Amino acid sequence: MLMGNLTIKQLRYFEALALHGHFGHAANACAISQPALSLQIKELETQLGVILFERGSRQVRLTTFGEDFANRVRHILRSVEELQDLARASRDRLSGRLRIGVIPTIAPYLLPTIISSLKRISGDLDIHVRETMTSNLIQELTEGRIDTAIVALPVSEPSFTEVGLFSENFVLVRPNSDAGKPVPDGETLRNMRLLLLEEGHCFRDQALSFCNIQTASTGGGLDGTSLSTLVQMVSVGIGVTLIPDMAIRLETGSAAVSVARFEHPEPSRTIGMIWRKTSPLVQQLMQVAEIVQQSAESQRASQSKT
Amino acid sequence: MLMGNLTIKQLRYFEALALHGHFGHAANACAISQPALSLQIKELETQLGVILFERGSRQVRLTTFGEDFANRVRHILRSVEELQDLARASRDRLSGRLRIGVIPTIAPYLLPTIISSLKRISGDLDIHVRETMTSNLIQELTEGRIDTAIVALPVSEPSFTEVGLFSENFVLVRPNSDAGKPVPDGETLRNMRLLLLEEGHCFRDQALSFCNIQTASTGGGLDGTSLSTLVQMVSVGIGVTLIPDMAIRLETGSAAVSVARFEHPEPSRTIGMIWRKTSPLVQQLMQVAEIVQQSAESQRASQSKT
DNA sequence: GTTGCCCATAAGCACAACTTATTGCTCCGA
DNA sequence: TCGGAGCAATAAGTTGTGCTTATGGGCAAC
Repeated sequence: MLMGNLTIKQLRYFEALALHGHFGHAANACAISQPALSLQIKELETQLGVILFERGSRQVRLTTFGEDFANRVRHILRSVEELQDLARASRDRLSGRLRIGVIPTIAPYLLPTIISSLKRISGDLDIHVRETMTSNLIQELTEGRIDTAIVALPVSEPSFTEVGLFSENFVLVRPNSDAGKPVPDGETLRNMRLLLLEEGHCFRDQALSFCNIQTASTGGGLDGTSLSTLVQMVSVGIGVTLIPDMAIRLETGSAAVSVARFEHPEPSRTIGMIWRKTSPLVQQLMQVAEIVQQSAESQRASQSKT
Repeated sequence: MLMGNLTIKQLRYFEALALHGHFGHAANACAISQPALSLQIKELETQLGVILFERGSRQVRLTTFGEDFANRVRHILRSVEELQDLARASRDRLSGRLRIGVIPTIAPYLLPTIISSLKRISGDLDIHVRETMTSNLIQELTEGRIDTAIVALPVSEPSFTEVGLFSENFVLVRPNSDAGKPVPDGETLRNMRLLLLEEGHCFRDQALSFCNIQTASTGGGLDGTSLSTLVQMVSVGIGVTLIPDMAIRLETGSAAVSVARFEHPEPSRTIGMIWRKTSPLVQQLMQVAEIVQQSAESQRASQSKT
């Protein structure tokens, strides 16, 4: 009994026969033997319960229904080919949708460069950016809502792959009135009014760590929502703050503040990319990581020149 | 090595897995075992060279490309189902396109009834009519440009099936001035001015046959292109003519002519339907033949009453 | 009648696709 | 830290589909 379902192969054979109007020629075009094609066509007709071809003594012609059928079949076969083309196109190149998560203390300074680099390399890359704190990024990464994230390492999630991109130092931002004063070290900072980001920002913890402070009580409830805010607060004399290297140009360019580098050991953090170990985008993500690395490097270079 | 092509089955499995996000459940939905589904999905991915699913430890999720892919696959599968629906719909009923050829001495009198009958029985029957002489119809039928033809039998083409529908008598049409005169027989007609259709019309030959005339020289180059024309010529006294039963009402209703039936044996011809022996529409055509027969019968009945 | 063309059928073979059984990995609870 | 459960991948074995070549049979042409 027939239990076989409709096959793409059958549709291909059908199309060939409809085109050639000759079993032998069509079979040849399909690179199979004539009986094989005969059987498949017959099977197709049996399954449909409809005669598709009129077998004349001298020629094979589509029935009225067969013509209708042929049009639809053509359409379907073209769709299937598109499917394969699509796969081939997306297989090698970096393309399609890429959802990147970035922490707020990186995003404004690095993203423009990264995005333009990626766009330059692959025009049809559809980049989505999610800017939020590390814990959220981890959650969203786990849930598959983003493909990768740029965060401060280590994240130490066993299900994630981490690759380091670069490390960046922290610099002291203090009022212009303090310019020229000796640069305090971490211990000394504890006694100054240190302005920090809100709870949850990794950069807050990194700064606290530098000062050897565990708990959160510092600026007296004056936690800022962004580095930009912190710098503005410094500029009006409320206190001092730390910002990463990369933020210097953008955040202190137009503010009445003074920037000072710390003595050795300079505080720093490592920025890296993370993704699910199970992600099939590994190859693409490695490419992206490299591009991000280069972007950061070139940005650092151009910044140190100014 | 992979030589297998893309399969509809694979697409079905893919869709199921995309829906369930779980190999076991999807396999169950497809009524196959889990390893079978695993293999097919893997094969699909291999053939495409693209990873469609991200196999996490706790869930199976579509990749970005996979989502794109899924949309297209859904569309294709729906098209395939449409294909099958279409076949099922057209399989049993009388539907689709039907190309009927009819000779000119039948068409005007029978077609309106036939078409309305067919339409009444099957609303989505797409009827095309070709009206021309028998030789053309035979040619077009052979070439597959029409599906069937209504002609005078016999046609005696070995590649055609013939079915008789009905037989119709010929009547004499003469000027009103001749009304009441004795009705001539075939032999007598030879000496009258008999108006006939052009060369090629079977009805011309049938009329000539009745008069036992072989050659074409009759009306002196006054051959008409239609029965209607002939009757008009009769009405102005040019001569006499023959028309089939069925044409009486339409052609002589408003003309100044007299209609007379012949003595036994009445001249007549058999009208029937023909189609290629190889035609897969046999069943439908048999239906059509029956409908035509009934139409002609009912028309004859209503006519004899008037 | 004979030949050639062409599609259908038959018989045989190979591989694809499915089965059950088992392994390996991850996560979870004790 | 160690079993146990869940789930997908792999292994091994079997069935069946789809192909092959060879043959049959109808139809047209010479």
